[in-house]
Amino acid sequence: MTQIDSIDRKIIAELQQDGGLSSQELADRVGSSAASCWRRVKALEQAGILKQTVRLVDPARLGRGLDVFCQIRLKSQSRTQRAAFEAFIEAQENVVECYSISGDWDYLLHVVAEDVADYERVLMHGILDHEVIASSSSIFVLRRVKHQTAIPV
Amino acid sequence: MTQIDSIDRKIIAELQQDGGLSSQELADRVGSSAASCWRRVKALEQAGILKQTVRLVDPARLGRGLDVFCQIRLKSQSRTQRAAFEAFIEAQENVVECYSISGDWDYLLHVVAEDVADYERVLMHGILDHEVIASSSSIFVLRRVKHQTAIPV
DNA sequence: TCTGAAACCTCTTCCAT
DNA sequence: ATGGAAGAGGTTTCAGA
Repeated sequence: MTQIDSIDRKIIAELQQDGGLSSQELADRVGSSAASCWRRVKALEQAGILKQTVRLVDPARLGRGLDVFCQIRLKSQSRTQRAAFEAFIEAQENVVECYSISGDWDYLLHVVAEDVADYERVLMHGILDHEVIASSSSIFVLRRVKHQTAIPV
Repeated sequence: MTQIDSIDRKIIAELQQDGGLSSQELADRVGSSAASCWRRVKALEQAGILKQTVRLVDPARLGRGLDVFCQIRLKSQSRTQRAAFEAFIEAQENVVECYSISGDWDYLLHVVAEDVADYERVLMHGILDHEVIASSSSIFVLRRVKHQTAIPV
């Protein structure tokens, strides 16, 4: 990939809002041709800039109305303990995001649960059962004020 | 919408992983026909369960390699101050997520920035300039361990 | 609810610019 | 690198069973 120009940026912005756009629709919006847009999208995929196309859902309608952010401290930050913890988290389907963070805690998890009772189950009998965890602190989400996947271009 | 059955669940699961699947591909994966899948998808959209299709991007490749979670406390939690803050956040393109939370802080923001210097600008000369904010605390992301948009069905 | 077929749109390549 | 044209292939939509 040579360079991202202003048309590429427009394409990325459009596709971040609506991943279902056809090359022709894209062309109309960014002021180019369908063939050109198609080539640009392929190049952006090739370059690893555009990744998957996903469908977003309403968690509440699927019985996952509760979001919780959970900070975790490990007993030891050794490479093996970290690797063990990360592999474990990867397999937990209730944990949708996991970040290694700076500060007082080692990890920040974003957990989706049905309700508080379900979260208690997921945390106490799922996550905290893991050997390497020293302690945790939960931040309960009262309301999603803003929730977008698009990043500025 | 009457009820979500097991085929609907499979459709939702597939579409959360790959929003670009055609009705035929969906049909093959969930064991149904293209026409049936097409009708089910329309019904799930109508019911507000399936929402937008979006394209995911690599933030680092677009010069937004730094994620920061920022906790905010307002001077007052009055309705007008909260509304003012939320409208302000809505307009901040660097803030991709904002949650109203329980505990010591009022809000949790997910901010994307170019680097630490850029974050300092965004925070000090963007977000914290706002009148209603009393204090903040930033959690820097060292690495994205897991980052998925799909929630379990 | 499914099958089949028609109409339509999209992807993909090629070529002249 | 771009835009137009065009064939192949896939998708939507609507009969009829």
